[in-house]
Amino acid sequence: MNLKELSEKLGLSQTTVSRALNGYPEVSETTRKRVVAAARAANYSPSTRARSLATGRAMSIGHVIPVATRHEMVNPVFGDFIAGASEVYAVAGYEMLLSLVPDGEEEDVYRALKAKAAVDGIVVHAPRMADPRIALLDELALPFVVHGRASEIDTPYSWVDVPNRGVFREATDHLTSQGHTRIALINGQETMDFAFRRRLGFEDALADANLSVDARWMHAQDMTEAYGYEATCAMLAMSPAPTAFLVASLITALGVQRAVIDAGFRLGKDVSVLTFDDDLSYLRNGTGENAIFTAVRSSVRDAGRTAANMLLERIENPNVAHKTHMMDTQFVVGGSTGPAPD
Amino acid sequence: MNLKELSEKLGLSQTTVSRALNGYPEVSETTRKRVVAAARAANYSPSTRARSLATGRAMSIGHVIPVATRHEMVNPVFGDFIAGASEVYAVAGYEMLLSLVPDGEEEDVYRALKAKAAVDGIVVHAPRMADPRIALLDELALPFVVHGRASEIDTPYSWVDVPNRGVFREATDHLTSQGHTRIALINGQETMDFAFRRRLGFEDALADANLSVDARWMHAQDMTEAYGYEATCAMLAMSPAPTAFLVASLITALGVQRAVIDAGFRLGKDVSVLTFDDDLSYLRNGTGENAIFTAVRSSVRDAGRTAANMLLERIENPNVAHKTHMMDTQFVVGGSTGPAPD
DNA sequence: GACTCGCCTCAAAGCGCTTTGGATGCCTTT
DNA sequence: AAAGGCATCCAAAGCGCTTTGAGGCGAGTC
Repeated sequence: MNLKELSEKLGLSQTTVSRALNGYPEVSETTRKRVVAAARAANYSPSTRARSLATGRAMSIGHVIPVATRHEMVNPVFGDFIAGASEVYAVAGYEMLLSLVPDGEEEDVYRALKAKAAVDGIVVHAPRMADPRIALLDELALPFVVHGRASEIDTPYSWVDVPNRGVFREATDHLTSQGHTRIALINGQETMDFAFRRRLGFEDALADANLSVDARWMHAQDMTEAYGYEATCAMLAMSPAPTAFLVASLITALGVQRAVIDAGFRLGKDVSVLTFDDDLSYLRNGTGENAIFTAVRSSVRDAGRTAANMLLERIENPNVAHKTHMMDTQFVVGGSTGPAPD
Repeated sequence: MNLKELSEKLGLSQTTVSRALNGYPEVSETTRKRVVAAARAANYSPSTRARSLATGRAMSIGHVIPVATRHEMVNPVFGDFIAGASEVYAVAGYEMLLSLVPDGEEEDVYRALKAKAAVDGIVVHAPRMADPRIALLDELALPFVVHGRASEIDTPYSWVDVPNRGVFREATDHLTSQGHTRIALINGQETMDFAFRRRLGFEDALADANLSVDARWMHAQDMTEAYGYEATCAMLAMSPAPTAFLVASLITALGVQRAVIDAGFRLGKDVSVLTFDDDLSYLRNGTGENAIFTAVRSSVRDAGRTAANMLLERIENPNVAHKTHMMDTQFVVGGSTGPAPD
């Protein structure tokens, strides 16, 4: 069923039918009702391709997700982020166009999406240090919002982020205040901006507490479970070994936990673990006393919703000043931390 | 840059330029090279909207992902499945259109995608018992491939699946052969077809071993980590308690493991755990002796690739007989199982 | 030299929609 | 009674591409 057929069936012109369906005032209310009813009955809805060719708007948003080539890994946070964004798009009538590409190759996809006029805007995932994508998107005049920030970029841009540095500083403070002096950092890849900031926060806190930074106790890799396990095993075998571990993701923290237990230590007694928690739906850390880990939590699904809303707003008003949004975080004390052992 | 501008720049007609770029034989090789070079230089690529309006092909595939409303949960397997599918689409020049909808509401989205002519085909995720979506898609004449199967559906359709029943039977056999007689099943939601089949396999094996089915030891829920923990805690508190747990996903198995350890038992000695493993990139179970869990593994990313290929083939040839594909599985013996305690 | 045959190239139609710029008819107003 | 206003509706252009049906041109054939 297309517009022509529908309008013939109704004995009206295509113009009138189109106007009726799109809510223009030039159509009488009775006609509109008749048209809407007929459209529903015929299960008609306008072809997006034709419509967006005519309007010049794609009504779709591009999400280009990097796949960590080393581990062929898709960071699990993307699933929940996208779920949040998708809710917003559904309500606003937008579609989500998804591509997964080896990390570092996003730029070609952005260019292609622009050239093909396939999307009205883009969500930039996993920004890196001095990320060139921001300049590229500005040049392409493609509206975008960054999930995270990119250090060493001066031009303003819209972003949604977590206060990574402050949060990791506070988390480290929590450990030092419990008497821990040998604290390990199990970070994400530090080419990623968020991981870089987290390390700064960690180092800030160590400096405050007059503790020295030990490079052997700082790891930075893709945040798999196995990474947490292996890094922890290696560090627990040192002497002295760290008594506390600050971890970048809950999945990695599960690996840390496994290593701690394997080594015959008790979590929260012999060894403390504090982790960042993206509040993934299938992997809830729990709240209050039931929390598995002491953690700093921030819902990545909420971040997805926020970023999507910001982007749609920006598409509507491309020339307004950039907005930024810092997500809330919650500190949860669970059973995985305790005073440093003697 | 559009076709008109490009052809004017080259002093050729739009027809010739279009033909040159699309590889039609009516254009001399020298002209073609000139055109291709100019297109590249101008970063021209045809507007997908205009192109697909003209060709009638959307060059895009719809993935409609159910969100388990109860836990607002996106099953983590979707991330890896989609990563696999995306690789295939990228090579073939297709886009992926993603929607996340509350489970049970997929049908409206299918209808809308069809009416809007937004996609050429659909991947059906998470089929349920007697799933009405298959009949709907047949009626809509929208090519599709199902990831999984739907019991109680007679009409043929294309699918990619894992031999759930057989695999769970063998897994249970492995446990009984180790002397376990009190085996618990921590299954996914049994409205999901895969979970239903897994239960059948579990019961098959119990019957073979002359063991009775105890409803208190069979759980079926969304496969979160917390679910594994809670169900296991509850069952370990019974007397007698199960000595072995058969689990539907690695994430849930991590929860089971946590409960086992919390209760003061040793994994693989006092309590055995055997799990299905989708081989998620950030959560590798490991192979051989390094495997965390004894597990049946099947790569969901491979399943995504396979399903995508089947769908593209079907779009090319809609009237060919339906194909089906049963994924390989690997049985890995890890440290989480052992002989039943006395 | 006329004619056919390939090889290249083109103008124009059409994909399904939105939107511009009227046209029509009816009711008020002067 | 003529003019103006308003509420409805319409024809046609245009979005950027593919594709049909045809035309131009040089080489080969008789």
